[in-house]
Amino acid sequence: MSKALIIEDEQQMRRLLRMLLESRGYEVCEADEGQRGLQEAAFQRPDVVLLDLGLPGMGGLDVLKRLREWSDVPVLILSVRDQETIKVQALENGADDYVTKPFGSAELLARLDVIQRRRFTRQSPEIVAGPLKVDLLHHEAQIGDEPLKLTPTEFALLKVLAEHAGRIVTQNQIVKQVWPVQTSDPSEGLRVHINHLRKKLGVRGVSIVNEPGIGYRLE
Amino acid sequence: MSKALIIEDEQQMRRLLRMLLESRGYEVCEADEGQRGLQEAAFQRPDVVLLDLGLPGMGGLDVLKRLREWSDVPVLILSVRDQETIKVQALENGADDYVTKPFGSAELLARLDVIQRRRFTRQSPEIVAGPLKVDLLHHEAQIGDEPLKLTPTEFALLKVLAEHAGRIVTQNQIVKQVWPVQTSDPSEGLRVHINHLRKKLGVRGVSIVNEPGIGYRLE
DNA sequence: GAGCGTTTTCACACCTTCTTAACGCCCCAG
DNA sequence: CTGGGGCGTTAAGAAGGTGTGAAAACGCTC
Repeated sequence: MSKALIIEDEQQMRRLLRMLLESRGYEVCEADEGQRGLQEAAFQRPDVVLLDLGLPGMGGLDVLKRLREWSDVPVLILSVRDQETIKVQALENGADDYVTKPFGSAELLARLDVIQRRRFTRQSPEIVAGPLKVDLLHHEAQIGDEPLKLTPTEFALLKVLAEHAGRIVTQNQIVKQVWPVQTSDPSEGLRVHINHLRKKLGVRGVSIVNEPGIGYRLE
Repeated sequence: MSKALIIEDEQQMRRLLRMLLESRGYEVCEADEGQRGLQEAAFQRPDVVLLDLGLPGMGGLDVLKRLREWSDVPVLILSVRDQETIKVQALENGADDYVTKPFGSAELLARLDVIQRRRFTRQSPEIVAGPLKVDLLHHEAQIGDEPLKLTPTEFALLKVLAEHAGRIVTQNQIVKQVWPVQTSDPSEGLRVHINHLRKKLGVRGVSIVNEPGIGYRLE
């Protein structure tokens, strides 16, 4: 049973949405105003949020921003405005999809399905290589059951190596993925971070071996 | 949930593509210029890239080449030009498929399906000669299932020989490909590296034979 | 602005790889 | 028979890549 939160000021629209959602098996809660919507989101912990952009008081975009500060719940935007700029702004601020009023019920439900499905498959994208686990979503890595405390760069580095575990990864490949914006001297700092990473990995079944003149390999 | 990256300068085309892809359940990110596209590819790690050949600044073909230096993500080329030469160039440089604008949405999605499906069974560009495999992207070589530990020069040498497996390769040809910047005495060091390579190949069904006065041949 | 963690830079020791040179072998021509 | 050219092999110095510690620069929070 999934729970949905509707943040929408027009009562008629709320009723319509509630009917639609409940017919689809959702548990529904509502809020008619932005501030209240945020409170409900915190209390009820919905699995999906339907958010009207044209809210009185705090605008829908602001609600979205505030919500995204602490939650990654899927958000479906509702709006009468078909303006590209606002749509883009909402998506850039973490909205998952966008429906323009008036909309067909079939379309709404289809889009809900999509972002719900996305949520489950996105749940914990992680890379496993032997005793090593790298959780991309939460930026956590662990060997066996012991968590590793890594800096962002170290994490990105480990991620690249773990993605191709057991195979050689060229220095070029590593640098381009860890430092996408070109920096001064690529291979200079790489050695240092490899060094740090090796120390943190220790001797727990995972090691980074160098292939001289080519790159590195995670075993 | 797959992620797609669109590298395309025309905004209208980007919008069209985004709609198409999102309706198909893709998560979409965009770039309107080549350099930025490469950065996005590194940041976002898309599962498929749609690349316009007619980009301003860095041409689409250059983007493809740069991308292929470190990534083997499937790439679908978009272009208005229906010229056979460019099409061939793109495919030779690692593009997976090619769509000519204007195209039907059904065609695009069908081709996307194909290269996505291919992605799982797909392997990186490699040269196979009997029991010998030379993986160019990962700089790995193996005989049967046993990996070979080669130095960069040895790898380059083996690559040249394997490319023309069974045929004679002139000493001149070898030297020019292994040492692009001309060094002092070509055939001097070549003998040494051939020697090293022979030792590492051992007696496992692959051998380098000399054609006196001409060059070498891989059997 | 101070303090802290992170990233980058730098210097130097160490190791692998490359180059060069030397030598012996085989084959073939003189 | 003999000398030379091409080749295989080995060894050693040269060149370049790598590991590591420390210091400086950077970015963020308080």
